[in-house]
Amino acid sequence: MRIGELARRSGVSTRSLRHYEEKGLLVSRRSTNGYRDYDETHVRLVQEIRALMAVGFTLEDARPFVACLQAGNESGGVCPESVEVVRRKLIEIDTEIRDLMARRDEMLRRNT
Amino acid sequence: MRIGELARRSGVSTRSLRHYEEKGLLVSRRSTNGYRDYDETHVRLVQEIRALMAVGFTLEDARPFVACLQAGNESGGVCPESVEVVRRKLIEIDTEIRDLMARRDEMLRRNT
DNA sequence: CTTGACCTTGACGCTGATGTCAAGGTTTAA
DNA sequence: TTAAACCTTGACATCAGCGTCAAGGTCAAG
Repeated sequence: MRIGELARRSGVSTRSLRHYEEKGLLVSRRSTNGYRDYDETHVRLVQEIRALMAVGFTLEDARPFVACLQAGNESGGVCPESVEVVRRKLIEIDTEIRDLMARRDEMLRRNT
Repeated sequence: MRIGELARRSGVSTRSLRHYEEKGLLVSRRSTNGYRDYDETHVRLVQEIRALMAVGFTLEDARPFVACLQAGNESGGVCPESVEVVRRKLIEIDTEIRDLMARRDEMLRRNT
């Protein structure tokens, strides 16, 4: 399928798909006319990327997950690199939550 | 005092001070040679701005606080506009905390 | 007179992910 | 055959808060 269809089926813009390719995620074949040519596995990859971004991962964070899927694994999260990213992200999130709660308290204190 | 001293005394870069001025916070007088000329009240204003930024406010958010102080109030937070900003910010923070916790849960769920 | 430490404005760079033009080539259907 | 709907690369714009050069003016001390 071409980029427009992949965009429709995965719910992202064509611009984003090209961006993912530019960043080295989502490599594509090319048709003879130069158009990008995708298949079902790409739909899966894009969904993985978007799912990760939805929970706060960056594109860089998504890289090992994509690689993991392309290596033939059922889930992108089973590879050690992915696990490591998740662990790091959890720490980041917890830190951020604590920061926010501290700010909240600080703000309430100022207000009284 | 000139910008360098204000920077030292308030712990921010001269670049930041000029930036605050460019954004309409922290208006300064000028000496005959064109140098910015600050006094003690400016030290207080910059400290207010930094304190607000430290708890997550943007420069825009800080605007009503600065205005409030310049209007002669002891605290920048007593004016209704400032109170409104604080209320909005608290809601933002709570929302973000909930988002992060949801992401955290989602992430843990993916991992099992 | 000169050095050095100040100061000025202006403007580009950065981070991340994407929007949005521009200026074209391709394909499909009427 | 021509319009519509695709596709291509390239590159600038956005948001925030600065960092960091550039190219120059000012001023006090030696």
